[in-house]
Order: sequence, then structure tokens, then C-alpha cells
Amino acid sequence: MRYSQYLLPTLRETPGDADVVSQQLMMRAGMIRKVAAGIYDYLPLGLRAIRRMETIVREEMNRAGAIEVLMPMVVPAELWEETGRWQQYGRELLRLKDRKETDFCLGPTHEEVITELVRGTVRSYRQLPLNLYQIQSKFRDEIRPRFGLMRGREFIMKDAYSFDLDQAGVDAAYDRMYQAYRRIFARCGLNFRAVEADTGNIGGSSSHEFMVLAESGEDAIASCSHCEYAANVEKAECRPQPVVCCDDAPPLEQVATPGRKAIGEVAEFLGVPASATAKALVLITDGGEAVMALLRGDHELNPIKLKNVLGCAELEMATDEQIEKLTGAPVGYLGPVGAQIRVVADLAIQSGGPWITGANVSDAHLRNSVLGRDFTVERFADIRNVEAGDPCPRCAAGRIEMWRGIEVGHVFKLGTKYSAAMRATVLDDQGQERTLVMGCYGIGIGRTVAAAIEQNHDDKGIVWPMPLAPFQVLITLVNPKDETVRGAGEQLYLELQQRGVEVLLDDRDERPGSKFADADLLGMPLRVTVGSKALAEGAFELQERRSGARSLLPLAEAADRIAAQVRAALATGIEEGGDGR
RNA sequence: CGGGGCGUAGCGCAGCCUGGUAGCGCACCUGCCUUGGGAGCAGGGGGCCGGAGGUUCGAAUCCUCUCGCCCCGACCA
Repeated sequence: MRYSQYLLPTLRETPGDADVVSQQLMMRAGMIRKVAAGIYDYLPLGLRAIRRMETIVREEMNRAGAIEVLMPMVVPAELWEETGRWQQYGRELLRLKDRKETDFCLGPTHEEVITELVRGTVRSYRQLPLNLYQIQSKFRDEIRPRFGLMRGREFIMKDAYSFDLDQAGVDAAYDRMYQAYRRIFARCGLNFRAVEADTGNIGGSSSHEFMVLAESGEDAIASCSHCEYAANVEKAECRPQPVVCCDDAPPLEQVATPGRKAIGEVAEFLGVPASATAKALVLITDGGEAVMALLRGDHELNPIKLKNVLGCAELEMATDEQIEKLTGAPVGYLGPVGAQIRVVADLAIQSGGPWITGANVSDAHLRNSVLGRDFTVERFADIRNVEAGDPCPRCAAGRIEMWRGIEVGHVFKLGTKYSAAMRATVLDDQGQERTLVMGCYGIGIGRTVAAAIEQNHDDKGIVWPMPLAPFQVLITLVNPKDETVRGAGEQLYLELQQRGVEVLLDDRDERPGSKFADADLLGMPLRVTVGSKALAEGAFELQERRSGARSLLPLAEAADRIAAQVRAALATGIEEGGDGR
């Protein structure tokens, strides 16, 4: 492609509303343009990167035995009503009506559609196993779209759905997808971790998220310093500690803590560490019930764990008014001693104490609150977030380390939630009707490209991993009006294309400085500078974007050597000369 | 949803408080000059000042309402 005939509007200045690096660089590099909140144009260069990602995904999905289909983006409400999600899904589901006033939605995910497809076409166990996937635009009307392609409302996603006769079948399908995902992200040249994830409201037995490690990631990941354990903090377990009794504790004593509401204030005022206090949080379930969560003062509640313990779908922090009405105690001085509502305590509460707790009276706390003696709890459970330094829940030796990650893929065993609701069944070898067991497997295509940039850039611009680069090579003609320069550059451009290399030829009549700055910004892995300097020595100048290493290539050998370097980088998925990230 | 901020040329911004002919930088067009790290000179094009109402002789500026966009907030007990 000739730059002079391409649409590649680079920006010198960073757009004001872009707040993560990948978004800034994609806008500056002329890859995307915002059309509305969370909705983007993919310009030619951005589309090329997207297509690269899609190609890798297709190759690995096909290799794993999945079959590509394409489902509609506009989905009739009746399918969603069959599973009850038309009511459940909430405001993220963009609903619309056609001219006959029939309800439709823009598909945010396609379990209903695929299940409808399969129940109508698959009758026999002999047609199984089946794994169907599509690469399609989805729409989720996010409360707060942000970070460019990382959290858009319209976004491109690969979603796959497996259908099997039994649990063993899904287990195998799941494992195949897990392995395929590892290959996909490795081929993209990404530094990622597969982590255990919460299954959310959908239920099911297991789920892994594929996380690209990046400081800007929206998810927190816990991993073990010693073993293979890694999980989203939403899911990461806390290793239970020995239960400690404190029989000989001094008697309960009320102490005045005027105006001290926050745990930090109370601990400081009483001269104890926050870990010597127990805090009580009040939450309201979707059933309207108030529950007190009791945690060590320095710990954080994990609402998802608590939700799972309570078996409810929604859980919200109570407002100050609700707290005072439901507990009769003033906000800031809540405690389990004499509590009027259910108390669920974190495991750490039985591994410590006596505690300083709220007195359920204004401006006072209780010293020496002892579990069993002064207060009781309905149930103990792991309801806090793990923290860096905690012992690993799986091995004795390890400690928890924390990371930030961008969720680029998610694999999931669905069970029969959709197939049962939609009566997707086949006959088995006994002639018995069996409900299909499903799995689903998603990859955010645009998000992965954004994550790749998040992980591969420097202060000058993007540093593409070879497999995702829109072009593998950028040729810069220092002075395109110089016939020798242009001739040599055009020749190399042709020869590289003949060798299957994708090349962008910067033939613009611009100042060299502008072209070099754009070259850095665009970040193609290999850059060839064609100028009179090196030509005088019968050579092109080759520069690697990542390392900055420069070398001179004799004219006659240039095309072959560059093509070989590109092939090598594509084969390993790791750019030659790179640091392996 | 709550709170805050911003909408002025393709991009980044000033002007608004204190109403009086809409500006700057970059980008763009023409010419000259220049060609190894975002040059220089000269000339030029481009705006419903987000939209609607109001106040006023007069509104980018003041008031009201709207729409859009961005940021912060779901641990505080």
C-alpha cells in the first residue's frame, strides 16, 4: 500500500477525551475514530489489525474443530423470552421495535440464537459433538463505556458454543477451547495468564478468564508465587487460618469513640491496628433482606463471594437511612453484639479476636468482643478479597501476588441452562431424549488488539507484535523526488510484496522528520529507510521498531532477508530481537 | 443512577467573569524554498460558538430548558 493513496490520518496531538494509552495511540495512529460514546469507526489501519486478530482466531478455532457460522445481530425478543433473559438482562440490552411493533434486541451475546439453531438442526447424538462459532459485532449498552475499544458498547467478538451429550463431552470441549485460547494469545505475542473466574449468575462448574497483564487493566488478578494457582480476585479463595479461641479475654467493655466512624479513625483513636477491629457492613439482597457482613477491619468485602454464599442475584450496600431503620443502630457504630439481623462473618473472624466492634450506640465501640461469648454469627464463609502476601489457597509454600489484567477471553461451562429452557435435545444411542450440555467461549477481538497496544508501546508510539501488525514492514522514502531513492524504494516494495510481505510504502512528499515521527507512531515491526546516504553504500537501512537496532542491508539481499525475518517472527509469534513479551 | 466538568474550524485550545464585527497553534489549499527526526517565507480557504427558548438596541458571553461528550463514585460503618 502506498501511503500517499491510503487513508491514514495521524494526529500530532492526543485527543482530549482519550484516557488510556491504547485509545490515545489508536486515535493518533489513525486506526479508530469515535462516532458516539463507545462506538467507533475502524479506519483502514485499525481494520487491518482487527483482521489479523480475526485470522489468528479463525485458524485456531478451526484447528480445534469448531465451525464458523454467522448469526444475526438483531434478535427477536421471543427467543430471549424463552430463557427469561428478556426480563432479566436489564438496561444493557438495547431493545427496539420493527415497523410492526414487534420487539427485538441488538444481540449482546448469542446463547439463545445458537441454541435455537441447534435445536432445529441437530436431532441425534451422532451429530455431536458440535462447536459453532462466529465473529460478529455485539452491542451492550454499557452504563459507562470507556477506554476506547477496551470497553465499547459496540464491539467485535468471537463467540463459540459447544454442544455435547454429557458432562464428559463438555469437559473435553472446554479443554480443547482452553488450549486453543492459549495458542491464540501466545501467537499474538501477548503476555497473559489464564485465571479461574467466578461463574456469575449463569452458574456452571468452571470458568477461566484469559487476562493480558497490563497496569491499566480493569480486573485484579491473584496468583501464587510458588504454584500455578491464578484467579480473578472476584473468585480467588482465601486460605483458612487456624481457629483461635480467646477464652481468657477480659470482659466486654464499652469505650467512647466520639466522632470516630471509619475503621481507620477508630483504630488510631484506640491505639490498635485496624486488624484488631471487626467491621460490620449492611447489605440488602434482591429479596429485600438485610444482612450484616462481618470482616476484620483491614479486610475488604468481596461482594461476589457473599452473593454466592447468600444465593442471591443482586446485593447492594444499604444506604445510611436503611441501616438505621433496619438495625436501629447509628451508621459508623454498627457491631455484631446484639445485632438484630443475620450476620455472616468472614473466616478471619474466627481466627482472631477479641475484637473491637461497634457498640450499636452513637460515639461508642466495644473492646474485647469475643465470638461465642459476646456475639454469635449465623455462618462463617470466605467473603473477603485476597490480598498480596496472603498464603496461597492451594499450596503451602506460596504467597499471593496481585496483578492488573485486561480480560480478553473467557471460557465457560454453561451446563443445560439454555438448552433446558429452550428444549434443545437429541436422542442418544438408547433412543432416549437428552438435553444438550453446553459450553461457551468468547474472545474480544477489538479488546485484544487494544490490550496488545497497551502492552506494546513506548513514548513514541505503538510497537506492534509482528502477528498483529497492520503492515509488517514500513518503507520510508526519505526524499521521494530523488529518482534514485524512489527507484530503489519502489523496487524493494515490489520484491517484498512478491515474497508475501505486507508493506506500507511512505511515498509522501513530506519532510523526513514527519515521516520518521509517523513511522514511530504507527509502529510497524520493521522499518526500511531509503535515502541517499545508505544508497551511496549500496544499501538500505533496516531498523527494528522494538529494539531500535539498525543495520545496513545490501540492495540485492534486502528483500530476501527482510522476508525471512518476517516469516521467523510470525512463526514463533514473538518478534525477533524482542524481549519475548 | 448520583456528583463534577466540558461542548467555539479537521485536531488541541483562548475568548465568556465585565454583552458591542470570532481568535491562536497544528492541519488544509496556492506559490517560492527545503529534503536523514514533526523547517522557513508569502498568500488563502474553512465556524448556525452543540440545540431551543428567553433577557437586551445588540448574546459565543447573561438566564431557562434540552442534547451530546468526559471524569469521579458501588466499602462508609
